[in-house]
Amino acid sequence: MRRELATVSTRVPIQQDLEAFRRQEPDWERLRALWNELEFEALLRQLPAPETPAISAESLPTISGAEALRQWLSAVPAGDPVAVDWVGEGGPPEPVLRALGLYHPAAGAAVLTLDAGAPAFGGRRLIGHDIKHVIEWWMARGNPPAFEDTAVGAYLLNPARTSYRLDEISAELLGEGPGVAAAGSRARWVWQIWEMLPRALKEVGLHPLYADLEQPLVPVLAAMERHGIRVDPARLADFSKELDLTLERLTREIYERAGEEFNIGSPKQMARILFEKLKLPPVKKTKTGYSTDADVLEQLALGHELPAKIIEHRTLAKLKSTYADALPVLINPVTGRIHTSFNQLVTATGRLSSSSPNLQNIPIRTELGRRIRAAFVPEPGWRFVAADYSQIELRILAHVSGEESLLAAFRAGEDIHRRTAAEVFGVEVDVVTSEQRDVAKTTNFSVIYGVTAFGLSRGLSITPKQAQEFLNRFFERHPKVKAYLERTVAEGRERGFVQTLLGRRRYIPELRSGNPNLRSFAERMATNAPVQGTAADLIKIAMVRMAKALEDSGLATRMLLQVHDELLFESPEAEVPRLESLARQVMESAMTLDVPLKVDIKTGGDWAEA
DNA sequence: CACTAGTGCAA
DNA sequence: TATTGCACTAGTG
Repeated sequence: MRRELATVSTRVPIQQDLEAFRRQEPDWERLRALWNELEFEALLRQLPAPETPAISAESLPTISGAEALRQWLSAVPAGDPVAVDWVGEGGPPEPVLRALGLYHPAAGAAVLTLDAGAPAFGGRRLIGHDIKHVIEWWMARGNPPAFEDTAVGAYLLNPARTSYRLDEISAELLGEGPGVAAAGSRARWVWQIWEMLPRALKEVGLHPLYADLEQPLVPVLAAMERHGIRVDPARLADFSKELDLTLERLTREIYERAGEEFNIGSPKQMARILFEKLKLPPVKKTKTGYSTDADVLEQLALGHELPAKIIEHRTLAKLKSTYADALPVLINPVTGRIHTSFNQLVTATGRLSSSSPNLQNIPIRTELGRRIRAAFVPEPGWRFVAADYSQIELRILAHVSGEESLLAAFRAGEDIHRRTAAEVFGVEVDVVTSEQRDVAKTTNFSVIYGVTAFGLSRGLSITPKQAQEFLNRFFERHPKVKAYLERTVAEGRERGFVQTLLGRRRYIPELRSGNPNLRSFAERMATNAPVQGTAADLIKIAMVRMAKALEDSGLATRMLLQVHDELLFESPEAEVPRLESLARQVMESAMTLDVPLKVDIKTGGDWAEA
């Protein structure tokens, strides 16, 4: 029976005046400041434009042609830099630049229109915010001028931001903006950021990292992006067709065993088939339902034919859609090559990232995956040369922790995982089994990632209890590693940040969180960031020095890619021996640690061979 | 079109 | 319930 509304008491005391609930106009400035601080990018875009930009586009003088530029520059004292802000679009190898906003306090703001040629700034330095695009545009027209990059500086001050847009950085460092502003006003922000940036960097000891490493890296990355890498579209097309044939067969076999057709690419539909229709045992859950990831499917495959087919389908579909079909589309019609973007402002640890396409995650581990890698080829008559740092993160861990057993192993040129296995299992090095070595290898990596017994148990397919016992033995045999990890977390908690060998910072305020989950996550970040970040420092030094060495040597060899611990070069056949010795010399001496650095070099007629 | 979730590739 | 990324497809609104 329905209960009458009147029988329910509605007598709730209300303190506020009804007037207090009336909708009021938001305080737009405070809202913008808050959302900016919280990095609510999507919400910020929906905000109405602020009142009036400091300088409106209409009021800015327009500079067209060399003579007008010379005149504007005549007000700028000799030797002074000029702040610029670019208007354009597109990416490597040659972005389109439509105009440059200019600013100097003595000359004011102006907009420089751009035609075919590069403008002449009379030897003055340019200051830009995320200026790599401008450098690339310039490289297509001759030698770019000297420059500074305020975005790179802002990244060093806090690498954890999700965005380094000029208006947001201005708001944070200058307390001005964000909002819509003409290029001239934006160039003024660039000038103002540059005015305070050296002091801000020096205050936290980051100025050398800017001046000696990140700033010099910008044109190196620009050149790599412009070189691009050659891909053989025929190899990818052939592979794509082969994948298609197998996928068709697998699709039929999957529908047959499922008893119906469904979208194999939909985890939701797949979960319905596996766990509702076929009543297979659910292994783990996601936020929204049952998981169907590879781990789960592998377990299910022990008891049913379908999951194995699905794994194979997933693998092939991934290779086809992400690589075989996607890469040919990205071949630049003018250069015939693929030009990735190397992002210098993305990672919280100092690593580079790569996008459009991501060339840092090209498959290598399986034979099928290597087919993709084999489609990357050098020019006829040239060779690929791949130089990678051997065990770089473990060597860095050995150095920063001072752990004797690791130091000794690396100094003696031993197999580090075999040595760890011998110590932890309490046997002689020469009787370590391959299984013991695999266990030690996984343990070594887990330590670098910020170990938990649970995580290691998953990696080794053992119980968390066994994993914990294993870790206990590891830390017994590596007491200085244990001390280093504990010291790093403790320092991070006290200071609010952790550091690499070169002083690169990562702020981790969550180290002080009362939430145990959040704090544990923060502690893993804190132990990993100095190691991963020092490796990033190291290879960046190597890149800057390699670029210089290649230029000085007069070699035609080009540096094409960086994949975290590896550099890929494209080299005329005749230059390969010289390049090998140069790369080894430069890379192994990029830092002096308490252990030797070791670089392995391979050459090949495609990237899989190299 | 913007966004999230799930998934999987690399070091 | 291991670190750092990017990108795919499906699905929602």
